[in-house]
Amino acid sequence: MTGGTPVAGETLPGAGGGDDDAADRVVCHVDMDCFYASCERLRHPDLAGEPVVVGMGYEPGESIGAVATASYEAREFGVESAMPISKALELLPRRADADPDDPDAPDPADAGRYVPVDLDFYEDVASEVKEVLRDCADTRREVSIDEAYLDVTDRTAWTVAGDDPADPPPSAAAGPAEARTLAEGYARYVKDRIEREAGVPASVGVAPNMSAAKVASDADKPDGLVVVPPGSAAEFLAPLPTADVHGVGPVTEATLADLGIETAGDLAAADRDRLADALGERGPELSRRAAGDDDREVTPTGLPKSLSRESALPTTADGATKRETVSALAADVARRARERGCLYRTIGIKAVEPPFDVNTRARSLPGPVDDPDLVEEVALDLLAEFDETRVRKLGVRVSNLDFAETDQATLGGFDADDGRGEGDRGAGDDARGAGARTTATDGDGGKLTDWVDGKPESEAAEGDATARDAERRTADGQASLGDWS
DNA sequence: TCTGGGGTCCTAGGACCC
DNA sequence: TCTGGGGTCCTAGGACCC
Repeated sequence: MTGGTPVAGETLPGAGGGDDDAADRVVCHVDMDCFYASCERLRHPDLAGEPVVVGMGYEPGESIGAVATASYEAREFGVESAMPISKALELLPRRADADPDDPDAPDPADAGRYVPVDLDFYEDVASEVKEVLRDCADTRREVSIDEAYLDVTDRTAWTVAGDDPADPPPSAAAGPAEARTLAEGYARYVKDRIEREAGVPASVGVAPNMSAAKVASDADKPDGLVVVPPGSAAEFLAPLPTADVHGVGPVTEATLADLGIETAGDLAAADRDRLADALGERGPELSRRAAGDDDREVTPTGLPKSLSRESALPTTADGATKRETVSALAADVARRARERGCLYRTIGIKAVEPPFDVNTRARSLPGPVDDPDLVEEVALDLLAEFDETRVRKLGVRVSNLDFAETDQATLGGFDADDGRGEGDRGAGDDARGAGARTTATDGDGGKLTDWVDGKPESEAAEGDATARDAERRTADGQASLGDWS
């Protein structure tokens, strides 16, 4: 390397973002505006323009539960997501309480409409949104019920509308640029179609990568459309507070503030070794994101990694109450796993002590199972450690999920009725009732042996070893359990 | 403002194996 | 032998997201 041009590797670090070498992908982030509240307005048009609060665990007339979604009108009153309903009611009285004859009652004009969550309905609306997205992009990542990334590189381009395609777009500023790109037009098309066909509003961010698109969709909510052309991501992000960077929560924000890092620009410019010291591997990654540098591909959402149910309860140390709760949660998790046709190999519980100390315990089995009785049995066994503990919340979780096993059961010549195909059984399950369920479970109980014996001989020995391992672990666990109590 | 429910990913330590 | 080092699995906890 004598003379001549500098090697790329020598000039790139710190030379300003990598979003300009990513072959100019076009990524849209679609983020529905206060989705649950919008869904409620869809079926109750009289809620339009009103402060709407959708509460989970909320029942009409009560003040229990938490805010799942607040409409923008309700947010004006300070109502926020995750806020206890009781607190929300202080900030924004319920419309029903606004009695015009009561001189102390709130002004109806300053009162809100409170409705309980109806997830089934929201999922119906979401599937209509998804239909539009499917039509608009081949590569999609659906992140949650109300949010998705689209890679639309093959549907549009960063070229300026009506201009010479060879001409690069302006990299001036975010927001509707003066010279509009084809990408902006396409994003507008997606946004309009969602509103027209699903009936609910969305905000859309368009950028050359996922993290910039994510921030862009958030930048002008509600009903926003923000475009961040290639090369302008760093400039767009720089003035924003670090908390606006995806992945920076309250803890990281405080850690960064201690380092004198307040904005995305600071974060982008910060020494990455120093960030790694303070935050681990996440630090440098967040810095790259803040610099507009993110080369992750938009990949479809995969199968779930775990399934869980949890529920809050009035703080109690009562053993029977705790066991009943855990049994019910276990049954629910097991049912959902079966519905989805997945086996699980790890069963765990969560016990939250006041004020908010989270304890988790888990135990792995030798092989994947679909066995509701076993979920309950293991969950209760794990709960025994917390016999004396006051808890405010309990949860049950299955993980180490295995979706492939269902097919293998059929392919591998297991008994047709060995219970593995339950996910496909559908509604018949309920109709068969508890007796049938128990029978199926007994079948499952024997499956573990089938699982080991059913392996090809070369793997059977390995399976045995695994089973022994698990037995030993179980024994250990029980020994410790004795120590604790 | 004492905090609902369903997830994901990461880290760290211990056990165990080679 | 004690002296590793590497790899994997498991558990527990933490931070974050919607």
